Amino acid sequence: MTQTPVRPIPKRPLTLRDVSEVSGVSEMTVSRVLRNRGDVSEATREKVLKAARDLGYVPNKIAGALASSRVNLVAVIIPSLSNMVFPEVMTGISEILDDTELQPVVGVTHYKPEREEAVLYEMLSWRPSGVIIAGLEHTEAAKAMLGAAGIPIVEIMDTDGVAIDAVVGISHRRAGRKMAQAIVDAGYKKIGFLGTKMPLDHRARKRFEGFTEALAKAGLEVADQEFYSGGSALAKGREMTETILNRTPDLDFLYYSNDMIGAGGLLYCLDNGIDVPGQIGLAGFNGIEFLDGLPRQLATMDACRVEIGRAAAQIIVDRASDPAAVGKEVVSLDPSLDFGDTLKRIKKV
Amino acid sequence: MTQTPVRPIPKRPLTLRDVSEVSGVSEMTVSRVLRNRGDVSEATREKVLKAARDLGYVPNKIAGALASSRVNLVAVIIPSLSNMVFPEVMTGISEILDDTELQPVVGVTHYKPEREEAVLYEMLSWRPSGVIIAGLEHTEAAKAMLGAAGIPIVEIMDTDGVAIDAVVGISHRRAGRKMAQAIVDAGYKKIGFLGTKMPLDHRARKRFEGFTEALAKAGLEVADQEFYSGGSALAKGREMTETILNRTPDLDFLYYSNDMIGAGGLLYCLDNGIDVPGQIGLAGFNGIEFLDGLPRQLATMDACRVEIGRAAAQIIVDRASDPAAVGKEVVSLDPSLDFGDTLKRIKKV
DNA sequence: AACCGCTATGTTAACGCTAACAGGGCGAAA
DNA sequence: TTTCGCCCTGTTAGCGTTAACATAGCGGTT
Repeated sequence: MTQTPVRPIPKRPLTLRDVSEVSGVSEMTVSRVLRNRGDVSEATREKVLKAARDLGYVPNKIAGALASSRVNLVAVIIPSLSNMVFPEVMTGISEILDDTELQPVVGVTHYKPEREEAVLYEMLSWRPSGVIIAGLEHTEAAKAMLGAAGIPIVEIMDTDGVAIDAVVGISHRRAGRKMAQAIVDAGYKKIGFLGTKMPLDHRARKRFEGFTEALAKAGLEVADQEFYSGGSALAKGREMTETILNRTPDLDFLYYSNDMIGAGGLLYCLDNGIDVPGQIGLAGFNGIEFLDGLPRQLATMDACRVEIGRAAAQIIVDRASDPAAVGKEVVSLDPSLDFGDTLKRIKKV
Repeated sequence: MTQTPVRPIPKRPLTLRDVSEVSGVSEMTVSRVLRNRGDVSEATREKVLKAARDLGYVPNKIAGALASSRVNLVAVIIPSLSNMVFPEVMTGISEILDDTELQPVVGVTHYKPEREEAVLYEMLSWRPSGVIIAGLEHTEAAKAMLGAAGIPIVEIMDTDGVAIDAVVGISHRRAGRKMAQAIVDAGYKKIGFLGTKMPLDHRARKRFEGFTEALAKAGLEVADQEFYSGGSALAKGREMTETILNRTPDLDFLYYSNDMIGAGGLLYCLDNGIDVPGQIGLAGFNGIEFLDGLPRQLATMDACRVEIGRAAAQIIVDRASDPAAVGKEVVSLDPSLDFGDTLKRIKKV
């Protein structure tokens, strides 16, 4: 008994026409069935669906998008996927978009402005329904493209600056100030800063600026600092902590620009019998989930990542469904400080 | 002094026609310039480029793709972005694709077969140049779609099973066996297993199968096991380790299905003064970078993630440039065992 | 001067689908 | 029975770009 193959070699890719021929109705009707649009009798609907299924037909969105000038894609442009922060933002975005027709498409810039510009150009050439892009700093050309795209643009993560359209994020300057304030209130005096070398991580820079500003207001300044780039952040955190403590042994607080290096520092201190937070206090930034498993809870500040993703996606969804929506929304979330076990909780006098 | 806006409100989106009118040549010539295809005089080229730049024109790939029936997208379908493993695979893919016209588009399935099917359908409807998809297990419908798509398909991560087209990965069964062998050789006898509850993580399952198989060959079996789902993997690793050791205190080895929970277990043991690897040996799986920063190096097995991404992307690239290429490539990488500090290195007798 | 072979540009017809409108058929109201 | 209106289905005309072919011009040959 020979088994007749259902599809005798798919030479030419399938089109609506193939389905229409098999099911004996017009292409238009097939299109209507496949999109659940317009009235189609139950009998026809089933006939068409069966034909489509039997053939293994997959609609061609390229053609569909061109004809309807509707593209259900949302461009999401972020600096990196290995930072954990961004996958979490993606989670928030997906949560919202999963309930809609819209679909996220991710582009990664590696923190390079020229890559951002290229990725953006590439994305816009697919005519997406909206753009979610990290940060407020872009090349002139990128800003021009975003401004002229005629679609909703949401800049995320950061609210310290001028937005093109909508913004969702936190004030990193304020986050830096808040942390500095807590450190000062707890009575620490000799503070070290450890961060990334990247001059293009504007948000880390802004946190640092807010931090030093608030310290200055309390008559303090950063006593020593140490920067890194590349490599395993956890291991780097260890090394940097060792380095800075050897150089300036009387530091009584270390502020890390992210939780990963902060965690490395914490492990270093514990390994070396340093009393935390008595002898030295520690704090990071981000509130990443994995801190929960450490021997001691690192003080940190939650950057509301999932929430940012959700809010940004919601703006795109709202505007996509109602083109009359005005725009220029500003959602400024408030990062909460978590003292953990590494920052003394002392009431301000 | 009023500043004249360059673009007086971009009502109707720009098309080739707009550029052609401004630059005074035909649409075809503009198209040629913008794609660097065919001979165009230097004078015309510059005129066109200037017009395009001034207008802020961004080509419409939807139309371009339809006309040329060429889409420079590669669909990448993976279970998750929060697993670290997958961002690393993405890194490998990007490394290769960045040198080409091709661009990755990511779809996430959350380990759910029906999501995978839906994501795949969605992706295929954009008629990509190739598909890179994690795993060998798919729904029947998904397999049918992949088989009929008529484009290169590379299934990645796993080589234990039947592939549709090309495969790049490691044998997880073999990886499990190899680890079991090392554990047996080191003289451990009472072995516990800790892993995810997910019945759909086929690769973890295959590792476990290989593991028990090799133990059996040595006359041993898994003495106790513990499973988890959700939550911070590091914290879960701690909890599970505590649970299993309370239940079965005389275990002398713990094999974790991934490094994150393994790291949690390691931290637990260190916190509780358990002698590692003397009293208890530990091992994980994946070789994730962040292990470098831990107080002690967890034994693990490198899953060659970046390498897998590179090889998979290379296959797509090769086939895209040479449609005559036959296909059905099988690239089976060999995971290397890293003893770290938590698995005794004892020569087999 | 007629002709060749270029190079640089233009013209035409898809690509596969959907918006918008145009009927055909049929039951209900008059 | 006629007429209106409602379902359901079909027809036509693009969407913005590119492949393929057509052609204008121009210097160099013979």
